[in-house]
Amino acid sequence: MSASPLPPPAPPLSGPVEDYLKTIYELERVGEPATTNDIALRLEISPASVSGMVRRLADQGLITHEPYRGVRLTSDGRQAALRTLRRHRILECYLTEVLGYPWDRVHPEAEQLEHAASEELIERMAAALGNPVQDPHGAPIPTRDGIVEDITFRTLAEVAQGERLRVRRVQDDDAERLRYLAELGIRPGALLRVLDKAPFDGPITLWVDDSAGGTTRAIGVSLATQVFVEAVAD
Amino acid sequence: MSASPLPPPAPPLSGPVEDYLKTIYELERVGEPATTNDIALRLEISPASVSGMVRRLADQGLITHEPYRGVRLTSDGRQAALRTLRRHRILECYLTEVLGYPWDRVHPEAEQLEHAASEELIERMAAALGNPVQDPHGAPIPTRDGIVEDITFRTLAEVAQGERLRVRRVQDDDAERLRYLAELGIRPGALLRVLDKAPFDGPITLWVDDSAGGTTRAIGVSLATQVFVEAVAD
DNA sequence: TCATAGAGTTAGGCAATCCTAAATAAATAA
DNA sequence: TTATTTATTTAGGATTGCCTAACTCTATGA
Repeated sequence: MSASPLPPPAPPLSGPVEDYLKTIYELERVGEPATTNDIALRLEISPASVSGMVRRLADQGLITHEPYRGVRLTSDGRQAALRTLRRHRILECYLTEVLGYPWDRVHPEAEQLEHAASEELIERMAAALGNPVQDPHGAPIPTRDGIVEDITFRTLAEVAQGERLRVRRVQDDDAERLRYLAELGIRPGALLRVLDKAPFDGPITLWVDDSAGGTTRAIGVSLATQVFVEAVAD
Repeated sequence: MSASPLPPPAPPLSGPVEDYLKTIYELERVGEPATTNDIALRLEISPASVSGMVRRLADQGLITHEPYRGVRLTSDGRQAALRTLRRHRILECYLTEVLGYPWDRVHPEAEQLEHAASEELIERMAAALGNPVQDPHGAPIPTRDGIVEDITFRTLAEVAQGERLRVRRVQDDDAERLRYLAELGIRPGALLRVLDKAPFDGPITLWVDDSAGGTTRAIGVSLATQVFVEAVAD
């Protein structure tokens, strides 16, 4: 009777650990290995605390750490990060679609619940929603097996005058910006045309399609960097 | 401009603290002040750990502690306990009624979520359910202002032969017993008649009304103590 | 090349929560 | 009443996760 060497039943990760892994995942997604300072800024904790946690995560095999260089998720770490992101995003969908949360308030609530919700709860919510593929802000929902197609879009700050665009995703972590974007009609799926782009980081003037035909709107660069778009045929 | 001395905006309590308060509330409900050992048994932690936490809870004004005597909730502590119980029980209702959880699995899930769910989430769930007044196991749900009518019923182990009874509540913390009770048709609202009660803690034979008229069932004392009933007119 | 700014790490702490072992108080039985 | 049992508390530790201050490494610009 050979005891088949099943992987030991991974102990559940703590809330803080899940938050670190999520953050590292999102930083890696954009570019280079995540640095101590980046992580500290995102999590609003001191760099020294990050150094400490980084050691523990590396000890647990969730990340690799090159001192003074940065940190990378191992495949275990990536799986854990994607499980947490799946939870988070399904929760956001559920809160929005079933419980009527406004889209600027789902993020913090999901942030808490993602660490407490069981697999069963998440899958029941997903099923109740018909297995959604993206959250209310346009972020893709990893599958249960940890598969995502996580496309990196251009931001509205990087487009050229005259372009016809579809909003694909918006940054979800600032309630006030989200409320304002909603007012402007800028949400995933919205169609835009770039009417004007003032030089020197000036305002971007947009035509935003809506049920009444459309409206002209102008937004600044700081807001524009929060909006991810892709070109659409004219 | 007199600064009105509002109570300082109570910092949120930690998960463990909420669990202690809930436990103390439930122990007090039955009888004497909760003792260290009782609390330790319920929470499955060592008595020494309870002694430590008891000091901290007393320091925070959530309980009073008479050394070697036991512990009592202050009115702050009671309010906090009732807030947690409200969360827990609304979550149980929601999981059962909206997400289709079987009644033997809602308790542990609610146990986790009660520490993470915001006031807003709980109230949205309550509203979606039409503000339920009891959970799936028959436990009353405190109002937002912390008001409950928490009646202490007799258990099925304390009834007399011939009595006609209505099940009002069942103990919610043992999944296997709950599954078995459901099989027997013993759930809040069920109508019973005590056909026989064998002496020396022997089995209790019941007639359990059901849609098909009724069935005879026999249960032992250990299970009978988990079922709370009240007499009904014949 | 070398000084230095900025990023990263180490050292030393603190609070919350748990633990075991030892000491003490209270209740019970002889 | 005293001896024993049981309950409670204290002492001393461990872990997680955060902090500040001080030190060290890396990269940059003169």
